[in-house]
Amino acid sequence: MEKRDRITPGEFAGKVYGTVRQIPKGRVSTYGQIALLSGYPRAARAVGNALHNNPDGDLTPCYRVVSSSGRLSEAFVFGGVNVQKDKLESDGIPVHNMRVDLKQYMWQPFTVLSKKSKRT
DNA sequence: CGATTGACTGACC
DNA sequence: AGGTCAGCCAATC
Repeated sequence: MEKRDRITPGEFAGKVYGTVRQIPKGRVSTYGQIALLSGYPRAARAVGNALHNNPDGDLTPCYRVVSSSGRLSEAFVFGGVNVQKDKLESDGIPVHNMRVDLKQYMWQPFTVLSKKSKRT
């Protein structure tokens, strides 16, 4: 672990990067989810800002991070949305019209599976 | 140190 | 279903 004692991009940002790196392949996450897992349930914006800070890039799969609607970012810095889309598809995540199926691909660290009895 | 912004989100119309 | 308003948080100017 490198000790970036002199440069601290913000403890928050560091956690964000770590969380983003924890996103398994073939899965995506939202800024809000990242913020929540990082310990900041309301810092979705700050997350976006942190990622826009252009992190380690290859080290931080920010392309797996999408908006709450599963939409890709338009202002993607490292190439453009098309690149992000290509990366997502490379992970096995089909992208349709700049969007992904969060219902299927949103990263869920907790086994959700709230099976409800079908009724009416 | 104060004000503004920004890759966001949820609510309201 | 899509567009607008307001709220939240950290980083930057």
